[in-house]
Amino acid sequence: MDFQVSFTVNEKLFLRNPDSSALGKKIVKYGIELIHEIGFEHFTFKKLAIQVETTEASIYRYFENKHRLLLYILNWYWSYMEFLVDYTLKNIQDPKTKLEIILNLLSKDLSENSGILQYNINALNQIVISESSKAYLVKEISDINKDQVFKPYKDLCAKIATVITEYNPSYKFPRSLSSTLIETSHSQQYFAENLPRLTDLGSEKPQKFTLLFLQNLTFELLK
Amino acid sequence: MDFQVSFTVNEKLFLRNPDSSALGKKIVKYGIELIHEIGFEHFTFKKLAIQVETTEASIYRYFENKHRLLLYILNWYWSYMEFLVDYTLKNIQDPKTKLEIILNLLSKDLSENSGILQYNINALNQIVISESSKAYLVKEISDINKDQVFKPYKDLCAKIATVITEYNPSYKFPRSLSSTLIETSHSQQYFAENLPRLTDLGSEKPQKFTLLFLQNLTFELLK
DNA sequence: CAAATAAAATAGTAATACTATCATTTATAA
DNA sequence: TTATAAATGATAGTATTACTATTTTATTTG
Repeated sequence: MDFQVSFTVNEKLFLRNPDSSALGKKIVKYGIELIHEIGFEHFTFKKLAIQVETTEASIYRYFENKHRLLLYILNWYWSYMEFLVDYTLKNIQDPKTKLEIILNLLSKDLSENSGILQYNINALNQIVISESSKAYLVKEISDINKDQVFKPYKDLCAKIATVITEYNPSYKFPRSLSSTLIETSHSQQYFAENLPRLTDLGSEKPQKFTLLFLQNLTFELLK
Repeated sequence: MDFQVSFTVNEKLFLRNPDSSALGKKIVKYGIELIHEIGFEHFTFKKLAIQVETTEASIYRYFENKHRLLLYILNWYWSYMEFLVDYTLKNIQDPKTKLEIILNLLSKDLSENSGILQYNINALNQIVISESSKAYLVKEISDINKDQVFKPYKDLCAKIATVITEYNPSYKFPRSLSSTLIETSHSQQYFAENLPRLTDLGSEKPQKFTLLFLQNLTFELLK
């Protein structure tokens, strides 16, 4: 079975739909790789233009600025995650199993599915860990939020919250726990990799460690 | 009783010690206010120079770049937090009470103590919430970490971890929980304020809500 | 008061973050 | 098939950012 997944991304995120042309697709594809490689601060449209073998001006026809491109990438990722959650929870009844699957999705890398994706899923994963908070930790937050650009994140969060409530209907903070699990899966992976004294990393790999920590947290808290 | 607190900040963070001159102190003081006001991305040494009524070049004699200034400010804050933890836990024996006090410090604003401080503690608080992750989510992390610039954060984290272990010696992730509590206190306050659908905020204020969430999380998890 | 040091004033450079214009190529529809 | 529109490329230009360098003027300190 071979299939492609694609998602409709909020129109406010781009000036011209990057999914509608070969150039647009290359911009996003190489954008992911370049942000991953040099980090969002060092990333510029000029450097991206060189990778894509186009001009700065052409990229500006697709995206207003690099922050919008980051948001586009993250919207794509959040939509993909929500799809994955739906897909992997199909036919699963037991709420505990559901939560376990979700925690796995949050802390494992998704490269097993990379075959079906148009983007470098490993780079995308790393971007989500290292750069996603830069999408919302900006002074313009209330303006950009009006454009619904965080809807996929909120939807994902709400979906996980539903499972939390299914598992323990009396728990009072399903959405906050949901966003905390998502954020913590990023921060603990990052810390385990780069500032391990902020974690209890032993001999496990950062991802495995993060999973163990989140599993313990979730199931002790909700029991 | 009237006293001043000051901390020795890692020498690698500055070129010339800002605490050693009136100009240096103004740079940090107005730096905090300006970063708070316009956000770290829009903050430049040029704009700061105008506020301080000095020149860009003069600021560059104190700090290599704006990232170092942010690190300086955060180091100061983390040291101050560790001091506050020590100070408020003095003569307290009961580990549960200790943890409660710590959660309060993490989620309340510290303006009650503002009298004794040389900086605008409210602005500092907001910077910690909105900008602190930008200090470590950078490609240069392993290099800057060598300069020990995250030591105060790690020390604070270790101190809280000690109390966690005191409260529940069998808990396996005291440091990860500690860093998660710190990070989550920021993210939940920020979300409650700006992206409330990622939380379960009701009629409470963001700070109060965050405290309730963290209390529930901590004590349910560790019991 | 001299000498050292800090700060101000000024200038300059390369990179960043765009915007604008016009020519050329490519897709589309009549 | 051709006309026409739309997308892309090539090029240029501006304001701002992120610095570095130099020279002059204040301010400390010994």
